[in-house]
Amino acid sequence: MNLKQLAAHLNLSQTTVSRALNGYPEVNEQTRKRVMEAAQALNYAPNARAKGLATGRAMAIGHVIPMSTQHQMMNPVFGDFIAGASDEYVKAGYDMTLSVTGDRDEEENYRRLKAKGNVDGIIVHGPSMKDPRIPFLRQLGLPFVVHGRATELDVPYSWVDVNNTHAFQRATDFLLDLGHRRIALINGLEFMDFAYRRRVGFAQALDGHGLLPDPRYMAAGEMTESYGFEAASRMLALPDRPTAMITSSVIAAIGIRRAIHAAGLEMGRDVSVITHDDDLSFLRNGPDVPIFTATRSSVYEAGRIAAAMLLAHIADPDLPAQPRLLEAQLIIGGSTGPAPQDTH
Amino acid sequence: MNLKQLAAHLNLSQTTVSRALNGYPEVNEQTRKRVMEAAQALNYAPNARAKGLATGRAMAIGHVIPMSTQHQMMNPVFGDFIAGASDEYVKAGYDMTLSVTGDRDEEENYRRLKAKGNVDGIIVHGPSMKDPRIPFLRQLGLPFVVHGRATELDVPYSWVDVNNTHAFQRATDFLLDLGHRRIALINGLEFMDFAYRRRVGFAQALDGHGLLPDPRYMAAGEMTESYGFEAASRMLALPDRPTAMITSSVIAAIGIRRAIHAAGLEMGRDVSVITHDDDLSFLRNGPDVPIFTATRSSVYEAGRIAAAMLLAHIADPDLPAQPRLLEAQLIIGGSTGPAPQDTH
DNA sequence: GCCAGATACCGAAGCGCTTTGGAAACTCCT
DNA sequence: AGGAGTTTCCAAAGCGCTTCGGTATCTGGC
Repeated sequence: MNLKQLAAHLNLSQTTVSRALNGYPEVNEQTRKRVMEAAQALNYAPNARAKGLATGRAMAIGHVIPMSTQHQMMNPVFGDFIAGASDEYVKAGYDMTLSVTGDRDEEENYRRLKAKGNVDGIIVHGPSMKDPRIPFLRQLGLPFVVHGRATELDVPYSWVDVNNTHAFQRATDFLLDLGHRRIALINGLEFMDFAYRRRVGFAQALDGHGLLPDPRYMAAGEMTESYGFEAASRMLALPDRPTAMITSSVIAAIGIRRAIHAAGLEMGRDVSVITHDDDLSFLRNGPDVPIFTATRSSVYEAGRIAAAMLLAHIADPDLPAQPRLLEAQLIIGGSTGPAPQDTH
Repeated sequence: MNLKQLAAHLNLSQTTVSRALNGYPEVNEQTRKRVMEAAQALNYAPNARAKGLATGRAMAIGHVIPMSTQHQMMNPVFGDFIAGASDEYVKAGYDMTLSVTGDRDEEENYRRLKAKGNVDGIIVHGPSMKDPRIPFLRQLGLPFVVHGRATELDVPYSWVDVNNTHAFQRATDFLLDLGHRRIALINGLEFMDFAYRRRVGFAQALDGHGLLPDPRYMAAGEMTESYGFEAASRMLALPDRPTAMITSSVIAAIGIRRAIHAAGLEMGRDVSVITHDDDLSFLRNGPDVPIFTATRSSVYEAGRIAAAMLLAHIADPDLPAQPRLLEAQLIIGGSTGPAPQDTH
């Protein structure tokens, strides 16, 4: 069933039917009603490709998710982000298309995306500190919003990000206030912007108390359970082991918890743990009482916001670049407690 | 840059340029080379919408992921499945579009997807035992492949699924052979087909040893960490607590591990645990030595297979429906051991 | 009763591509 | 040299939609 057939069926011109369906004023309300009902009854939906060709708009947003070829890992945060974004797209009648790309020939990839013309805008995931995609996309002239930031870049662009620095500074301060002095940071890969910023916040808090980060208490890696386990185990084996640990993901925190138990210690008493919590739907940090003390910020919500922002940019290309900083909430769970008396 | 401009630039007709680009034989090899080079140099890529309109093929696959409105949860398995599927799509030049749908008006959703014409086929995720989407899609005439199965449906369709029944039967047998008799099943939601089948396999193994499933040792729910924790805690508090547990996801298993520790017991000694392991990239079951004994089957691989199957169906619509059963591997980790002496 | 201005509709062009149905130009054979 | 057969190219139609530039018909004011 296409427009032509529907028009013939109604004894109207394609023009009128098209206008009726798209809410143009120059069509009689009765006619419009008749058209609408027929469309409904006959299961007519305009062909998206034809519509796109005619209007020049694809009514679709592209999400480009980098899947590093070395660390063949899909970021677990992605699903929830997508779900949030999708909510906004559905409301606005947009579709969502995904490209999972290796890290090579990214540019070529974006260029094709634009040339092929099947997206009106792009969401960029997982930016590194000096992400080359950002200046490139600016120059390409395709609207985009970044989930995260690129610290070392000094060009304007729209982004949605958690205040990672502040969150980790606050978390570290919280531990310092509890009397902890040997605090470890079990971080994500530090060329990723979020991980870099978290380390900065961590270091700032230590500095505020006249302390310096101890390299023996620092780790950076892909945030898996076993990474958390191994990093924590290594540190717990030190003669002057840390009394507290901060980590970047609940999954790593679970590995840390395992390491603490394996060392015959108890989390929250012998070793305090704070994690960042993206509030993932399948990895809730406890039902009501949180398991881990955490800096929490919903990535689902970030998805919604980023999507809404991108749609706004598409609707009005002259909109200036917008930053959007989300503050993480510090929620107190059972994984933190006062620093134990000196364990030397 | 479009075909017309490219053709003008080359002093050729659109026809010839189009043919050169698409590898038709009736064009001089030198001309083709010239065209290819110009296209490369000028960053020409055919407009996907126009191409789609002209050819009637969208060169895109739709993934419809149900996000139940009650349990607002994104299946963590999804990311890896998508990554696997994407590999195949990229090779074949297909795009991937996502729709996250609530569980209401699903049918309307599929119908629009077809009418709008921006996908050539669909992957169906998370089927229930008598999933109405399957007969509906058959009747719609849009090629599709199901990730999973619908046990109670007796119509032919293509699917890719793990042999859940066999996997759980084998896991249960393994525990029985270790001397366990009080074995718990901490399952997923049992209207989901995979969870139902796993329960069947579990029951079959018990039956093979003349045992009956004990309702006190059975739980079904959304597979989160805290669900695993709570279900396990409840069971461990029983006077005759189970000595072994089987669960459907690593995340739930982690909650179970926590419950075992919280009860002052040790996993693998006091309580054995076997989990199903989808081999998710961000949730690897230990780096080399597996943490949990598990029935393992890569969901990434399932994504590849499902995608390839769908592409084959699109290429040849007369292809008969194909089932594809993947056997899970039983891998032995540290979470299982012989049944402890009677703990009454 | 006539005309300006709404109102309600329509024809046809055009979006960028593929593809049908030729048509030149060239090769080869007799 | 003349035609059959190849090779290489092209003009134009068509995919399903939107939208520009009309054209009838109706209304109201004088």
